[in-house]
Amino acid sequence: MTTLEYKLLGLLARQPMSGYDLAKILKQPFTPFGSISHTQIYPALASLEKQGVVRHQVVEQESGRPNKKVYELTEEGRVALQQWVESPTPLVMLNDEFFLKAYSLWLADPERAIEQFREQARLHRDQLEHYERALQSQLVASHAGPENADVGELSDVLYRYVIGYEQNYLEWCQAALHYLEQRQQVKAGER
Amino acid sequence: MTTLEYKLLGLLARQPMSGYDLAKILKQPFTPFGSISHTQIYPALASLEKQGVVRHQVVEQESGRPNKKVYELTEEGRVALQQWVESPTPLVMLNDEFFLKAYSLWLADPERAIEQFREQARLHRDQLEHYERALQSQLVASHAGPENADVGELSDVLYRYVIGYEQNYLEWCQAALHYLEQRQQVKAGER
DNA sequence: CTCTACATGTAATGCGTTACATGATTGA
DNA sequence: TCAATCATGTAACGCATTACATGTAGAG
Repeated sequence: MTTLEYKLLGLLARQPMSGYDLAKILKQPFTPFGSISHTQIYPALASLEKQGVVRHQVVEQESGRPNKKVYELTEEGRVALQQWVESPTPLVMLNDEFFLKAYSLWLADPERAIEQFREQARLHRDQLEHYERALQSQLVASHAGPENADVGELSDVLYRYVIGYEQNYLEWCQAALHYLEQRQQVKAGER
Repeated sequence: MTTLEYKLLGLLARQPMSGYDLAKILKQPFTPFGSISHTQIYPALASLEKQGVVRHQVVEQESGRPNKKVYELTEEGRVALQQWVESPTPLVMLNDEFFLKAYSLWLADPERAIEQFREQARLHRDQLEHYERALQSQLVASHAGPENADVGELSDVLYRYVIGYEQNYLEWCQAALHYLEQRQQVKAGER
């Protein structure tokens, strides 16, 4: 089984749903799962069913709406997912395009370099705010009553990580900007 | 041009070298470039040459050692790389397998969950120490004299990011462990 | 009347990994 | 003699993205 398939199992383990529902969750830009398109999801679901880890029921809908196939985990699926979660995980290397660009930043025009860091800081600030708001609304929801946590929502422990990640990214951008802007001022002074 | 090709350009921009040298840098586990194997590098270099952004010279070697093709950037290559660095970069989503597992961790046996977090913490602690040592030795080297920074080495600004990244990861693992271990003790007390 | 949401798929292309292939030298 | 280092490549396979394909209903 591939990582993609385990991703789907992880979502289906929390709540049965259709390929379309999975796609809705997995294609939105702010989820920390990496976006997956429906063109991968449908074949993957078929393959998972062949492997016997999920089963589906066709649910008929009101007028016009096409029928949906609602998938759920089988017992084998739950076991497979659990074994995967409990298995050792190798260290993953970061693969961040902007970081890669930063490696060759000495080639760039300093003004442009500053612009790029400002833009990147903006993107990560938005992402951070999104996570912080999502965490807040979830805390509120869990006070209102248990067991209404939505699928695709993360637990507090997971939010801790993504928020820290974005904070570090943002602080890095700001430190880099501070450095670059100071260098620019020194050069301007020399003229 | 693909990201992979820009990665190669970024390295060649600092110093001309052979495919083998590039592979040596890009396959080691601790570089923050994501590992790339030689099977991708050789075709990519050929393609870069066809595009006119790199050129190579065959360098003959002493007895036995096979000849090497040493690649360097052309002027067009330098321009292409610079334009890429100065171009806007979309936000990348994190795609971390262990984080993904953590999403389904409620399924796991608590003891096993603790083991996995301990192991992950160990891996990231090693990685963090590696970066800290590398930064130290580079600071020493830059005091000894400028312009002897090795290829594949990162500047201080880049170290700031990777060190922060690993620190956050480690702190997250420790916070999760704290939470999980406390829950275990509560359960043990109930028995 | 066009766009979006609902719902499910296939096909083509590109990127990445693993395995295969060769061949000399040096150290354990 | 077995493995590792140097040095360059091809082939097969799998994973991912983009584009193509179909059809209804409601909102603007």
